[in-house]
Amino acid sequence: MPELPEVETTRRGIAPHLVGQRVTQVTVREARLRWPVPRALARELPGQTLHAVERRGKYLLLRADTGTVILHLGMSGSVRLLPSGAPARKHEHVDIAFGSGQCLRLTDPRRFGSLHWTRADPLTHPLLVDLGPEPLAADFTGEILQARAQGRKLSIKQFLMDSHTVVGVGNIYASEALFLAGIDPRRAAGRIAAPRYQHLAQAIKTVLAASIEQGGTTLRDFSGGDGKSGYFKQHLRVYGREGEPCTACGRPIRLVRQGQRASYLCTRCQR
DNA sequence: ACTGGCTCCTGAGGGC
DNA sequence: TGCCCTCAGGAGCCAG
Repeated sequence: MPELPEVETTRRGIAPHLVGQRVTQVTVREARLRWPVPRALARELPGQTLHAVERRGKYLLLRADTGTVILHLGMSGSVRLLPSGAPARKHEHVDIAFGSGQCLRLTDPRRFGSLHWTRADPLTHPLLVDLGPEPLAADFTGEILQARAQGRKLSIKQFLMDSHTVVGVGNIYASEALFLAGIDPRRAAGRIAAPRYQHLAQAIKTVLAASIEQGGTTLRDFSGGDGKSGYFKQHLRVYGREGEPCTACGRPIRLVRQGQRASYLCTRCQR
């Protein structure tokens, strides 16, 4: 399930193959993603050159001459490069073919992903305009987090997973970062002191950077642009480890439900 | 303004 | 062996 590290790994994998390439054709075999794939994509993109492959949160931005393709992988989506015209299998919904003879193919069994085409600045797109800061940027700090948490009563875990708080911290990394910071995921966001927010911001950077370094986490469906899997999974300290010993103190890791989501924690190390 | 719950979808995994 | 049920998950949307 792509979280920020998986999306960034994908971006790095595909960018060298796409930048400077001219799009020859867009094939939409299944337009029913989270939102319908706009017809304008197949109509307007062919003939244009891609100038950059960027990322904002978990959205990939393919910048072309007159507009930008915005791509979200949802939770089961992936893209990979393969020869144009390669037979399409199940769930391989969209191809963007290039003059190089390669095509970028979107696969998404659960169709939670989406594809958009905008002629405006993509950062002003309704889905992107209200996103929180990039966690790996220098301006993402404990102070920023704490300021946004003022008076908030929801749990710190759910607060972190809100993309308006900070982008790219999904279920896995929220649990991992809170473990590293020693904070109980059930604690109210507005009831955490400044020094602990400093620690938490640093933990988020640490866990995301480490995961990118490892090429993403890969639990089930994800593979990078080159089709290889990530290796961060073996470094997870709490996520998916219910009943197994805490790596710090040995107490069994607990699973709790927050919202409809699983959270994992060590009740001795996290307060 | 916040908050929690619902929703989309398919495949995996468990129980029988 | 095979069926049926439950669950997982990003994040927009809506009701309270």
